[in-house]
Amino acid sequence: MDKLTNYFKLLSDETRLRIMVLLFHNELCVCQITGITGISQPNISKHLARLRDMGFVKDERKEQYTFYSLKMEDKLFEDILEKIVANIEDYPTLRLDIEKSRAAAKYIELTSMNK
Amino acid sequence: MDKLTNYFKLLSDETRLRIMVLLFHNELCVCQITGITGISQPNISKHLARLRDMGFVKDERKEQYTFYSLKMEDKLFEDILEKIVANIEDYPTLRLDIEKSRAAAKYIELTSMNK
DNA sequence: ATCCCATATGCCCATATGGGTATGTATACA
DNA sequence: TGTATACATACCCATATGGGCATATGGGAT
Repeated sequence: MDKLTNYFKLLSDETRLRIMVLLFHNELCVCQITGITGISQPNISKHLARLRDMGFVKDERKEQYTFYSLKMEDKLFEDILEKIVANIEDYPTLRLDIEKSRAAAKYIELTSMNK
Repeated sequence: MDKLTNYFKLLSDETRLRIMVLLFHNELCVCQITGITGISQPNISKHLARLRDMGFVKDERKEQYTFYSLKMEDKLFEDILEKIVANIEDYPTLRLDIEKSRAAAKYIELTSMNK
């Protein structure tokens, strides 16, 4: 049951929920998530570390960036994220995040990389 | 989005998750929940109050008992609870709670009422 | 070697959280 | 009227949580 409550706990924080929904669509590096969400880099890093320690995301270094992606090992939570995304119109913040992430390659230029 | 994170927050605590799964099956009074779960009455009451304030359960007085039941207004969370229940075998604590609740009428005698 | 960039981590603080014990309130019943 | 039962609430405490700022680390380029 711990796994269950841990999963809900991680989704119960707005910052982490935004990260999870973003990663549900694409793998992203820290600076992209930072740029998209407007949340501070240390904060994003700390949440990602926590998610990694709980086994919900994995990281992979590519050149100078560390990309994070979901480790969806549990059908229940895949379903939950799918349903949230299916009703994304109900959650403007999430919808905006997704829109921005679609232009992630461009966004990375606009924010962290070429400042 | 607050509604979403609040819902996950309430499911992220083992005590509340147990209460919610129990109420998903039956309405129950405080002393039944206390008896089934073995959790202290003030603790159960406090969690129920919180759930009520968040709009996730409602209470109804019947004779000397206050019965609580789910207010499932959101399909997403109904689905989540359904899936948890469908895989109840994975969560021994929850399964035991449910088994006990099936004998709730009897249980109420055995525990709080006739002590 | 040095600088820059991306990321991680440590420290601090305010607040939230969960649980325990004790007690208050309301209602039924003798 | 007094007692027992069901439930709620107040107070206390230890711990967890989230975020900010400053700083460390590590790779790439110069």
